[in-house]
Amino acid sequence: MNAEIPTNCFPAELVASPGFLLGRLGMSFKTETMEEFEQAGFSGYHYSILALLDEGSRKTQSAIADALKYDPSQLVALLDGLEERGLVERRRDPDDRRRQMVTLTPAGRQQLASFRKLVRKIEDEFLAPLDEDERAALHDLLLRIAVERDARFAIPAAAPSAS
Amino acid sequence: MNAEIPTNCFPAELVASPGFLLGRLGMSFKTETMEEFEQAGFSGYHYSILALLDEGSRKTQSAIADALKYDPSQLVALLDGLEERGLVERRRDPDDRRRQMVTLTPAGRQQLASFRKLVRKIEDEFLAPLDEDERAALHDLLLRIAVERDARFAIPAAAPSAS
DNA sequence: TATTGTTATACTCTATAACTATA
DNA sequence: TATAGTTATAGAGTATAACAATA
Repeated sequence: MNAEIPTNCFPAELVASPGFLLGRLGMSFKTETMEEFEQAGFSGYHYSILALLDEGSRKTQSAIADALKYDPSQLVALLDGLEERGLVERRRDPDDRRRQMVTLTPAGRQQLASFRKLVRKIEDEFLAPLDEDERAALHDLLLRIAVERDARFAIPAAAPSAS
Repeated sequence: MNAEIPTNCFPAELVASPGFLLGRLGMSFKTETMEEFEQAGFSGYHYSILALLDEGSRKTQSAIADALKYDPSQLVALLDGLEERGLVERRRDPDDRRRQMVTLTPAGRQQLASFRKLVRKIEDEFLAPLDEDERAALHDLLLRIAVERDARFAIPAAAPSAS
């Protein structure tokens, strides 16, 4: 029996490069996630926004754009979509009427829970070849690279209790 | 002294997800690589093509497109760029005059060497926080995921000597 | 009629710039 | 004058479809 050696495979020197694998896998993970969210009528950006709002309560749009590195004009459309479905609310800040304060509604919190389930499913399929320990190891390695490159990846070590 | 806890960090649940990190890091690695190649007047696609040609000699355009999963029409422009600079040659296959046989020129081989140096530099900076063992571990984990998803990632285990 | 390479077209995504209302 | 949010526009990148030559 002839072992299945696909004649069309990537150049060995590319496959040998962690960066190449990182780029390709990162791209396909993103693509697949996007597709799943689209089937649900949303985008992965919507999930990120809800997750952010769930952690630090009241946020202005510029704070959201800043934290997620979204373009402010892109964010407008995303929030429009969420607001139309009653998942977030926008209210003007009385102290500075230029600012919109964005908050999660109960329906938004519920949607977030369903997003979490979806993401867990996608990730679980993607990481199927790895066991628990290996997934943790992968996460650790990636996180160290990420933190080095962008401080926003730092886990906000248990916020110091306010005054 | 106040520890630098950036007020604008990603939601913890995202940072805790290997998939999220994979997506973000993969994206930024790709972006940075593209930028470096552009500064050199090329694109990362050019590198992949040269690397592929260097391994298996004669290839038709459709074989290249197939192996690298590039769109055939996209490949035309890429090869035009390489041919103009004398890095590859296109010759019609006498046996089937629809086919273009693409081969690497000596200049192309030289350019490939310089690409390799560039890629090594980029990757080295990107993986700076990890030591040799850790980089190998990362590569191993990523490769296992990649192979599971796409057979083209399989390392073409030392080709069985022809008949 | 199917396939290889090529060219032309359309579409999506993103990035930029201009506009408003507040400050 | 500067900033928050919004809207409109333009550009890059990608995917699709039509096309000519050969089989």
